[in-house]
Amino acid sequence: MAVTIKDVARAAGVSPSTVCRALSTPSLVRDETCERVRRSAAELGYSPNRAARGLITGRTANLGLIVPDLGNPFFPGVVKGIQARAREADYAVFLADTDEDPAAETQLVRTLAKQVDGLVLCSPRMSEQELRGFAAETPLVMLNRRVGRLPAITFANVDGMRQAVTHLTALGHRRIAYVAGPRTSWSNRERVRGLRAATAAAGAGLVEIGPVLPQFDGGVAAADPVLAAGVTAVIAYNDVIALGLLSRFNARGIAVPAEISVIGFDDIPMAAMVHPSLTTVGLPMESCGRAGVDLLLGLLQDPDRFGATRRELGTQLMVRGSTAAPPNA
Amino acid sequence: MAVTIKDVARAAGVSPSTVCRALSTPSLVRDETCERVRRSAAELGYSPNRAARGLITGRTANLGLIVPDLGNPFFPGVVKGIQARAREADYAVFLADTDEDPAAETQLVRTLAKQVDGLVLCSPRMSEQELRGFAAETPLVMLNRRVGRLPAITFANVDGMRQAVTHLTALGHRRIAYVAGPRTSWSNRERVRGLRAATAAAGAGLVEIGPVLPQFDGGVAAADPVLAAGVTAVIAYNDVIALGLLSRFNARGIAVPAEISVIGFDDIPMAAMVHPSLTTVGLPMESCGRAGVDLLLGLLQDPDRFGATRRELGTQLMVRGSTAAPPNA
DNA sequence: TGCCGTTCCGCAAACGATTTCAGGCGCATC
DNA sequence: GATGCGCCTGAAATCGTTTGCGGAACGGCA
Repeated sequence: MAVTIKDVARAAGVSPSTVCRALSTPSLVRDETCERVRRSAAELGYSPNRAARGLITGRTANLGLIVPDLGNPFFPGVVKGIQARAREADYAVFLADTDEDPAAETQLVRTLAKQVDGLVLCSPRMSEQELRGFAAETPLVMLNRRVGRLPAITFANVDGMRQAVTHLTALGHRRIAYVAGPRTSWSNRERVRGLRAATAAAGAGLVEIGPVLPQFDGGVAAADPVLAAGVTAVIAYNDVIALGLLSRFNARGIAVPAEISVIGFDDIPMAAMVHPSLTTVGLPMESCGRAGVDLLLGLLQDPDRFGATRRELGTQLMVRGSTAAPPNA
Repeated sequence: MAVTIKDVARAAGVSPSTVCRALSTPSLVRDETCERVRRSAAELGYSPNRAARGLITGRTANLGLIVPDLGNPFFPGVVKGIQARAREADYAVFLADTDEDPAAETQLVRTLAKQVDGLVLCSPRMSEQELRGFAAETPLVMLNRRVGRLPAITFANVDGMRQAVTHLTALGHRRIAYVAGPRTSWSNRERVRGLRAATAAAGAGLVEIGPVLPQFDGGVAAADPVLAAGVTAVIAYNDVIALGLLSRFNARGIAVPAEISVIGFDDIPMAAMVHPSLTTVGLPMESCGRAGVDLLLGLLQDPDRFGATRRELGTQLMVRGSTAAPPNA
């Protein structure tokens, strides 16, 4: 069916070994022969069988990518970054979506691990213990979560919160609500930490609401408690929750930002498209994906590398239409 | 490193051939032996090397999935459906994002084709000719596009438009605008076709605007021409454009649906979250993905199958807050 | 006892590449 | 003219499976 190395060898009048060398280690073969082989290969449209190669070299040139939920607008950006960088490095990418199920996640890691050279785990939901176990037997990098010294790319959540709080206090806000994401979420814990530090430093009051599901409905549900808390501004765990807040405020006739300011986190595409547009802490999602692949590729080259195996990516506050000075200022 | 079939064979005191048979064709081996092999395999944590198996069987148990842009909210749903169905059938999925570039698309098809048993092409952007060429040498199904008799899953675009127009005319609208997507898009052509038929049948006027890019900004740009056209309702090529329309209408102080009704297409998650919520023609995106994999798997079983190789999935009008009777009705 | 048919299992040859090893050849050196 | 060395090439082993073929054991039947 497909054209093999033997076909090329026959066409070029050399042995399969020579074809292999001409194509992968040209320095080992006479220029003239090399040229002849290349031409035959091109004519026949030969390309090596990756499975066969992988069998002997032990490298598959495949990466595995596991995400909790592609429907969450945070992930497509990350996935695109991973895709792009992997393709540049001639790696193909297996994708698996766990539907937010930690059990499915461990299952998928197990099955994927055997078909790839390394894994990228986006915001893994499984336990630290499991994560450490897998990391011990497979090259792996985490995105958006940090566990001990395991390789990971994260965002500067703490500084992001500092930026958000600084923006609000500069506008004159003194009392801020936070709509929390899942307690089990690493990034939620980090954001809470940053938020507490920043509000304390600024001498501003903080009311924590939730946790709620990190979805639109979670924001809708949190809106009334936020209003009842008597704050002039609210920061949401992520943009999707913030959109839910905006929607409910709108439905109740509460003007944003005139009566209350709203800040999200992530900067998903929709954040700029709603009205009022959403002020939010922007995360470089595509860079995160690329950085993750870079790190993984480095790890594959020398598994016990001395270089950095963790990186924190900076955040940037996107000031838009949902924040303003508090009403009685 | 990893445990191979030989290790299991040694542990169970049989030959590798017997191990293989015990695990894949138990009927060929004595029950007692079979049991012993299974136990050894389980103890050692053996799982067959897929690359080695693929080498000899010719099956990789991998599928390739190519999408134009994961950032487009239409695709994640489809991808999730594909994922889920593929996993059920024990197939792993390679994902590639072409960034809307037809050249990248053909390139990716070429490279992926050799590592998979079959390909799923989401809304392929390449030419019919190329598509036919690839289909001739690789099992492949298209999603959201139809080319001749090639295997494809599509949506009932024409009927979807009929539903939308019926809804509007029933409300009393007599003059409708359509904001067109890319002229090269198969689904845009289908939707236009359905729209013309439906408006003609209902005796309603139709104003075609665009084409615009199928993005938020495209909708923003189309909003003013729509208003200038003197219509009481507008149907957009897709939801993202419709959201752009809503945004611009809002900015210009045009009330929706009081002054103008808006209908989208796709029913992306955001459609239900904006205010007013968007009336739209809903497409079963996840089913589409699943149906695509089902079709592909069938094709792999018997390549010259007599059964249907094309399916059209029904659409459903989601009536929400962006449509109402025209102002002077 | 001899023959045949089952049933079960091992040997060995694939699959398509990579890589080690060894050999042929030409050339310079002593 | 023998020796040694480089350069280039081919033969063969290897990776981990699957599978066709044949042999051994065993029971049934004449």
